[in-house]
Amino acid sequence: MAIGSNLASVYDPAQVEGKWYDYWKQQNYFLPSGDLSQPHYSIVMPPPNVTGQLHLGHALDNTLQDILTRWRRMQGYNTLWLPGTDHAGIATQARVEESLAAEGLSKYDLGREKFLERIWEWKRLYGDRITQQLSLLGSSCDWSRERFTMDEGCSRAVREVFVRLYEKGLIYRGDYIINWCPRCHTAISDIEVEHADSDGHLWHLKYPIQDSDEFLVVATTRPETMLGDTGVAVHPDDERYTHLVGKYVVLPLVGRIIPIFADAYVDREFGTGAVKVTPAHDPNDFEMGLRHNLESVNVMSPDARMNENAGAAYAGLDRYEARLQVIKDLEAGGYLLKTEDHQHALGHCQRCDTVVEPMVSLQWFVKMKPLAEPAIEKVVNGEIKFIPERFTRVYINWMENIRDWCISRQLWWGHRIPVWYCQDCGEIICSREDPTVCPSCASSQLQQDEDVLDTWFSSALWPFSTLGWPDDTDDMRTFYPTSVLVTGRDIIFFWVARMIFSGIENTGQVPFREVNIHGLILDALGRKMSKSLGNGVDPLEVIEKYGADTLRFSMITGVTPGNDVRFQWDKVENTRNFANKIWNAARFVLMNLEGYTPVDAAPEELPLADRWILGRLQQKITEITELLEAYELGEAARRMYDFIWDEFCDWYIELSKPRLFNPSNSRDRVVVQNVLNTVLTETMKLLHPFMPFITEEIYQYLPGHGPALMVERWPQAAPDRLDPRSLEQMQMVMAVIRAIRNIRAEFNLSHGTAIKVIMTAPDPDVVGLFQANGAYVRDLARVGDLTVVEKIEKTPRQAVSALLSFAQIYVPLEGVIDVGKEVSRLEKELKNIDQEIAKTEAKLKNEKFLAKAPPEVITKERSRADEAGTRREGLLQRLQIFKAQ
RNA sequence: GGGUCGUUAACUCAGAGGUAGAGUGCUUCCUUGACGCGGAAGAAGCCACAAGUUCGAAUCUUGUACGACCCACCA
Repeated sequence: MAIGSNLASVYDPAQVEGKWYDYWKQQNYFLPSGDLSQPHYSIVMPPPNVTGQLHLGHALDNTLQDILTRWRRMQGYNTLWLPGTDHAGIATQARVEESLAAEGLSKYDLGREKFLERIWEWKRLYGDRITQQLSLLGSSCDWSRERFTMDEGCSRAVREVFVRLYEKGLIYRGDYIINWCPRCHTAISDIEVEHADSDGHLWHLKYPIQDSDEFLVVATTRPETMLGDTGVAVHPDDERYTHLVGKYVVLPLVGRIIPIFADAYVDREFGTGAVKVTPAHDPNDFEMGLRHNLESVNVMSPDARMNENAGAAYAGLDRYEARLQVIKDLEAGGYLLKTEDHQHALGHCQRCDTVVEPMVSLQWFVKMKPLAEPAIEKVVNGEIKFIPERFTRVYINWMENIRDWCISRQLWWGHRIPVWYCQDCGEIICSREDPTVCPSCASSQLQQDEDVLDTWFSSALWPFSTLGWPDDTDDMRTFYPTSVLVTGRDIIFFWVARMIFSGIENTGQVPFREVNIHGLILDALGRKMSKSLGNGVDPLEVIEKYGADTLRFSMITGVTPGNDVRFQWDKVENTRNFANKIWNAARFVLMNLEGYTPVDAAPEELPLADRWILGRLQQKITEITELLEAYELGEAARRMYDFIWDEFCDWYIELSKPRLFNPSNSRDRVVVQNVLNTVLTETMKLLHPFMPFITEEIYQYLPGHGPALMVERWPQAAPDRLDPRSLEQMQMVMAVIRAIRNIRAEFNLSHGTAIKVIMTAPDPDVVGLFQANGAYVRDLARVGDLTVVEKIEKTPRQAVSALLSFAQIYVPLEGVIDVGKEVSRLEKELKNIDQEIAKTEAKLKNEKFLAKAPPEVITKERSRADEAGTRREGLLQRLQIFKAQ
């Protein structure tokens, strides 16, 4: 029995995928080859958060990496794709706090140590789940090197980097204005704040001038902060206010005497041109406060309630309650001049969407300017390349305007800041090892800083911390700098930028050569997928229903690099159909391989169709390889789709059938088997990075297969297998077949009727071609009697015709033909061709065109005109015949 | 206020200085020995608008409109 006949006619991924993943893993195929004579190819996986499960964005990101990894591995590179997960400080802690809350507990009930144990349990559970999901996707990453941002090695790297930067003076601690999330109870960095426009008001407040009846009117969107005002600013050139500069106002409700000063920051056009200044609760005011030595009065507590500094009347009120109360009191005191509607941007916590409160607070910072400079340079000089290139500017713009990075977080889950304070002498100790005694006073009363580091501080070290840095490991020497970083454009600032400066600063080298940025996965309506909209799609659901190959392929096909992708079930279904098509093509080949023996036929000995499909295969090998090199994965996938479905299945397999079922000689049957097998095998290789499972499954049925497709060599184009002439000739054959099929359809000639066709072609070579390959036309167009000649004395009257540029085709239809219908058909075509002739003639008469256009374009235009002329003549002749009747 | 991307067939999207492409949908036909998750044939587009560059523009340039996103301290 033939190999393929016991295979199901519908492909079932569920039966296949898990099996091969386990096999690959067990065979250690995901590990680097270790062949140091070959160039290395390495990618570190953007570590998913251990907060929950993978979404479609991860699926896309990892599919792209897996395609690149599998492709390079097949090319023979010493390939490493290193997986891992991220502890995701705020996010994970919040999730665990939620689960505690469900039990009626808070983290304080447990205490720091117990709480951390709880998170570690969570990490184990969800970390494993993520590993599982990545496996289901088919990710060929090296699990033996899997890392976690808080494992021992990564933690050591974090500590090393912190101490180094501290010692270099690039990390400092101080009271500065930061963004405070009143819900998460921690400082967050500037980029963790998301701005959203909101409708608010602009309140105009009268501040009385000290020892005067005059008022100064200020405008504010946040009246409650006036309780912390320590000055009023006006523009130095604002003549309305020059006489007031240097004087004082009496702060309403509070009674504090605060100075009026001039600062160029003030915009004269906005509001009243006078700004109330609250250094403790506004970043600009903070800056002005520094410039003018203003006092800083923090009027809020960590949960954004007013504190005692706000005065007894307000202490304990929530910031919004306080706002209402302040307005009420100001109005009562006659200080509220007017209220205007006003739209402005409000900062929200990226994690919990709470409105962020700018606050002065004692925190740790990284000094960014010295780190940013080389990080910009390496990108400008091309040592790191962004793909698509447009993201280079996004990166550089951000880096050029970067501000110091607030890295301390008031959380428990994360890397504890390696700084100790001596309780006796106040010495600050920053150390690689936990200190036991104070180096200056020998006291053992040392207390470690309570805070942990921003999660991104450890993520920033990922490309080298995972390879064993700070030790000089084999992996560091072999795989660093990594080849490419693949990630979404949403974390260019959070992560990519920080890896770049961290890599350069700590290893002296860039962390990766290329950055491949992809877009986001949107829902079918083009919206971002989000929890609040409930429009997310679980990749596992897609895998269960359609298989990982289908998910992978549908996400990347026909997608432009860097652009967003809409997720559509329609497209998934179509891709599932494609998988089924591949499956059945393979089934067909396998079912007909009986008696197969490998033959090495010389190209010139092969029939036209064989030379054609082998030539097309060579072209695909070149194209796909080039497209992969350019990160044009979507286009590469599309070309594979077209080649397999249109050319291999719809043409070559159809042409192979008679040769398999009714071979003219036994040699030809073996030849066609060989070609089918070759094309199928090579196609499976080319497709393997995109659809690893189905291709492996098919490969394992192929005669003479090796241990696994995933360790096969990537196809190399063989120029001697590319016969350009066969491509042209096949084009003609296909055109004739299509023309006859067209006639069949138009005249409702049922499939059963074998028709008679007369074909004339002025070129004897064309006649020869069709005489030699008439079988193609007979088989695919169901022609019973095919005559091919240079010329016939009298064209048949009772016949439908098709006029091609190189031939005329007549289908005699005695008695069946509807003359009126045929005449109108011909006339319609005549009209089209007249239009075409007019267009080409106009071009050819244009002297500028003849003078300036490249010769090949002119030649093409000429032959087009000639062909059109020939066709027109034929049409006229036909019309004449019918009209003479 | 800056910036990026998009605007191509009914829908979702590719493409690209030299006669407009795919998938889905639509129309007609086909139980042809891989596949109806299939095959054959078809209908369907002034490639957003305007100016410019060019022998030639859907493609390049500059504007405009609309949409999406990113950045930004106008209180």
